[in-house]
This record gives sequence, structure tokens and C-alpha cells, in this order.
Amino acid sequence: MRMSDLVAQYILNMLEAQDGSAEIQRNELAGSLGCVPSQINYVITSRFTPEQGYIVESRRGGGGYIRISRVKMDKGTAIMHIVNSIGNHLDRASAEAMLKNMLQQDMMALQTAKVIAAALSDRTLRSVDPIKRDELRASLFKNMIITLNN
Amino acid sequence: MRMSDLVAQYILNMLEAQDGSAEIQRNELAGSLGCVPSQINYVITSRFTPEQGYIVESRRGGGGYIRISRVKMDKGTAIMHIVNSIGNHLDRASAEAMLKNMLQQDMMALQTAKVIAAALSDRTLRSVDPIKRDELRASLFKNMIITLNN
DNA sequence: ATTGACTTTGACTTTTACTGACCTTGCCGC
DNA sequence: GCGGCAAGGTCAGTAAAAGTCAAAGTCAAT
Repeated sequence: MRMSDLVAQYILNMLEAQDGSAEIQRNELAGSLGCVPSQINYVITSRFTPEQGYIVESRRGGGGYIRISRVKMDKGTAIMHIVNSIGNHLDRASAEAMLKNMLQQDMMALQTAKVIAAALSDRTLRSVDPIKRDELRASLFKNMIITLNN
Repeated sequence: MRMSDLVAQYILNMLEAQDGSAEIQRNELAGSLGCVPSQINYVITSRFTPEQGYIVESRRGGGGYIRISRVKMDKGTAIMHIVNSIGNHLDRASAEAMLKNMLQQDMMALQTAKVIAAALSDRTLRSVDPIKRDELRASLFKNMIITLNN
């Protein structure tokens, strides 16, 4: 079995045992599984993405950690469908349309929708090269709406 | 648990119990929590900054003290104050500190704070050149929180 | 044999926490 | 005023994490 699969399996087991939330220490886990620490990062960025329904938070420094949580699927399948339909680019008009739709379906509060719309506006993103802008918008949109489930 | 979290927790409890104002004695607190006195300063400078909505006053010498108080303002004023205090750059740590404070002061719903945090995280902004990232973060933060006014 | 996607690695970076030696300030008794 | 004790302040150095990135390796499909 590949090292990356072992690491992923370990995290999945932990999520299973702990109600969808796992907190690990990178160096410790790497040590106990016998791999280099950066392998953990690789596994996380390749297998625990928003597209796959996970939220990852971390902190450096003494007593640091990496926390991985699985989004709850019950009410949230609609959100996962949306996240997966987006791809790597998202233009402003599409983003706004999706947002309007989600609001109409009561998938979020009005205040939340306004905040998201502000983040995705061209005005906010004007410092970003237009070529990169839609890529960033996709990332922003996905990462923001995935939090709505938890 | 980290020592710094213990100290912070102690102070927060005191603020909670005493209507937003806490007075401590540095050496005494360090002694009772089992850390060196300068740890208290570390915690105060890293977690009870003006940016995070606190005012700290102190006096040396016999009968010295450190007083920490939470500043309170009405929501609209506070938002304007925060927006104005942010220049063209905003690093991740400051952004998180401000957000945490706004949440604690009930300036937004938890869901909203989560969405904003997701937008400001280094993970979401990964595709942006680190030099430009803080500039973008400032823009995102300001534009998002300004919508909370209406 | 070549390609290209995925994996593995380790050197280097950044962030956060903790500590102790030394500094400054205020109070008090003489 | 002066000296001494009793606070708190500063700062630089060390340690303890996690993050980044590019080079090298693997392997299946062509």
C-alpha cells in the first residue's frame, strides 16, 4: 500500500471514530507512520479538499495542530453538488447567479449572501490580475460555501 | 493545553465575571498559574491588543497592577472604526484576531464569521502571490464587513 | 521508450510559544 | 535626597510546530 493511502486511511479512521472531526499533530503522525512530515501536507491537499467535502484548519508554532472536518452530508448534498460543479474558474456573473439561487432556496441567510457577494465582486478583487481573478473567485466561492454545512 | 491559552482563559473569565474589566498582578498570576512573569506580557501583547478590542493599562512599583478592559462601541461605529484602521495590507494573524473579536462582540452571526474566515485563510488564497495576498486580504475584509452595516 | 499523473523527499521558510537576564518605575523610610 | 524593595517592561534568543517548493522517483498507459 502506498504511504499516502496509509496516511489518508489513518485520518479517515479518526474522522469515523470522532464524529467527523480529527485533530492531528503533523510531526507526531509522520513519526508514528514512518514518513516525512511534508507527506502529511501532500495527502491533505490531494485528498481532503473542499471538493471532497472537507474543511482543513491549522496552526503553526509551539502546540500547533491540523484539524480536518468532514462536512455533514445530510442537509448539505446540494452544497456539495454546487462545489463540484464549479471547477477551477468562476466568472462574476455565474457566481452571482448561483448565489441568488442559493438564497432563494434558503440555503443561507441574507447577511451571509451579502458577505459572499462582496467577496466575489470585481471591485474587491480589482488588485488581482483578471486572468487569475476567476480562478481565485472559484476558490473563494467553494471555500466559503462549504462552511455553510457545519 | 498551551500555557498561553491558560493565561488567556484566566483573563477572559475574569473579564466575563467583571463586566469587561480585569485587574491582575503580574507576579502573583504567574506564580499561581506556574509560569514565568514575562509569559503574562507575552499573552497580553499577543491576545489582548487594541486591534482585538482591548485596552491595557499598568503601573509598576509597589502596589503595581495590570488592568485589561474590553472596549465597547455600537456596531456601526465599531465597523467603521475597524475599516478605517485597516490600511492596504492585512496579514492573516491580524485578520483572524479582528474577526474573533467581532464575533465575541456579537457584531455578526457565527455562520458569517466562518464564511469570512474561510475567505481570508491562506488555503483559500493559495494561488495569490504572497506579496499580493495581504493586499487582497485587506480588500476582502473591508468589503465584506462593510456589508454588515446595512 | 515516452509521457504524464501521481507520490515521495528533504532543505528551507514562517509562525507561534516560552524563557531569563537585564531595565525602568514607583513607593517608602531614613 | 538616597537607597532599597517591589512591582511591571523589554528584548533577544531558543524551541516547537506547520508550510512551501522543486527535484526526483514510480508506474501505468500509449
